[in-house]
Amino acid sequence: MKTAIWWIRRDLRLTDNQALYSANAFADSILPVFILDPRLKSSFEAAPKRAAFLVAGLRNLDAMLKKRGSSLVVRAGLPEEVLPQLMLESGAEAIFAEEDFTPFARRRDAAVSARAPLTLTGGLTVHHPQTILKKDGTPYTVFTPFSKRWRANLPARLPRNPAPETLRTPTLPSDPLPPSSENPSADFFPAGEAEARRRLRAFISGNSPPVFRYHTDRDRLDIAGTSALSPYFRFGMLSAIEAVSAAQALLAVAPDAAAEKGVSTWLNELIWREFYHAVGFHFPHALSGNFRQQYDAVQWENDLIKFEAWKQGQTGYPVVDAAMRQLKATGWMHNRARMIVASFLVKDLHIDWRWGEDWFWQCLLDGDRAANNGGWQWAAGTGTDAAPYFRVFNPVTQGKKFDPHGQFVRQWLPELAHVPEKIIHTPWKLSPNEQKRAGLFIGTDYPSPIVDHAIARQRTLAMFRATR
DNA sequence: TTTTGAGTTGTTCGA
DNA sequence: GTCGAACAACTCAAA
Repeated sequence: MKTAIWWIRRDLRLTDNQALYSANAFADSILPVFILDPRLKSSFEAAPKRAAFLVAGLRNLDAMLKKRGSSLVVRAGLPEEVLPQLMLESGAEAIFAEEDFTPFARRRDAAVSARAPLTLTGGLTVHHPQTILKKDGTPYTVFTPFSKRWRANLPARLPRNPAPETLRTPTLPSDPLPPSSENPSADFFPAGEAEARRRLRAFISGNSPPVFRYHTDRDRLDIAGTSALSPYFRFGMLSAIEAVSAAQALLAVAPDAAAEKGVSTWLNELIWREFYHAVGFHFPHALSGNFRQQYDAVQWENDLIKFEAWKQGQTGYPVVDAAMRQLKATGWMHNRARMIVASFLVKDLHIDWRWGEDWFWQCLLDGDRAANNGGWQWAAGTGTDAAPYFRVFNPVTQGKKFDPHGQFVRQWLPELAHVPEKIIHTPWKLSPNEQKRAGLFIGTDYPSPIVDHAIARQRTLAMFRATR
């Protein structure tokens, strides 16, 4: 009887899992392994919500495995030591894992490969970064041509791998998972493949699914217009192939041009995810600094008091504060809100985008090196395919446009509950009488704006201009 | 090699 | 109130 190890990293699913599928094709018996790598301990501690989400996902995966006659084996240690040891214990002849593209993951996997027969499979993305290249063989740095090539390379039908119905697993001792203490995000994002699929269905199924309105609704902070699937993609509780296959199928049946536009826009977002993975793969230096090095010369102000106000949602700009409090409470933030708060940190507070990247890294359930970095560099104007530096979001205009009734603001800023709709995005304009009626005092119950947007914007233009 | 067209998501100002 | 230009050139990708 042949045994193979399925080394689980960020592919916590049974469906469309190429590593599991390959292991199952190779062997009669599968050992599903998760390794608690001590080098990730500090990252684990810095991001407790994401860590709890991962642990909950592993428990969920273990339960699914048990239904199929298997179970998860957890071991603490360095993978290049743990895996050879497990091969000895189980008699496994091969290791299969889903390829990950971060510099850390690549170093780790190379170290394992040097000591054990590791086979890496696809699955993190639909297209491997090496397969989406320009005609001259070099990687893309602009999204639109990347997306065209990506779509052109998409087969009419992507290969799917169903979840195995039964598994056989040798019995081996397992270390405990870290205790999942309190997990306040569980209310918002229950972990696991079944929940991910339920959400995908809710987003794409029925006569008039949200995805058909995605093109317009996705920007609205007060409407559940996005799929909110990012934490599930982060840990592979849902495969990119399943989502893209769903988008392909919907494109074929979309009832009108608007619905088709909605689906296509959603597909584009999935391609953005792959774009940033590819950028991180081909340009790893960008993960730790400005992709465009001329911006190394920008003189950030890095005011600690302003940074703290931003983190805590106390800037005095309601849409910024609501989004930052949502992030802190739930570990997730709407995409439009991410752009607004990122623009605000960089172009209103003049704080280095890496500080913002780090805070997002600590808070986000979907925190991913490549995507987080790509998003921040886009907003800061320093990245591969960045917004021009003179594109500065106005937090009031953005609020009025994408939270027109102030519902999103009121949901996360209870102190503004009774502020009239017309003035909800500019509470500093409340007269003393209006403040009394709304039951709050600006400067006491809710801060005055910590910066003047018009002045801060002028300063940003000057700061960036100075680097040229 | 040179040329050409294009590039996620915006805001402000002045006519 | 509406509309177009300016912001600022620069780089990328492909023909």
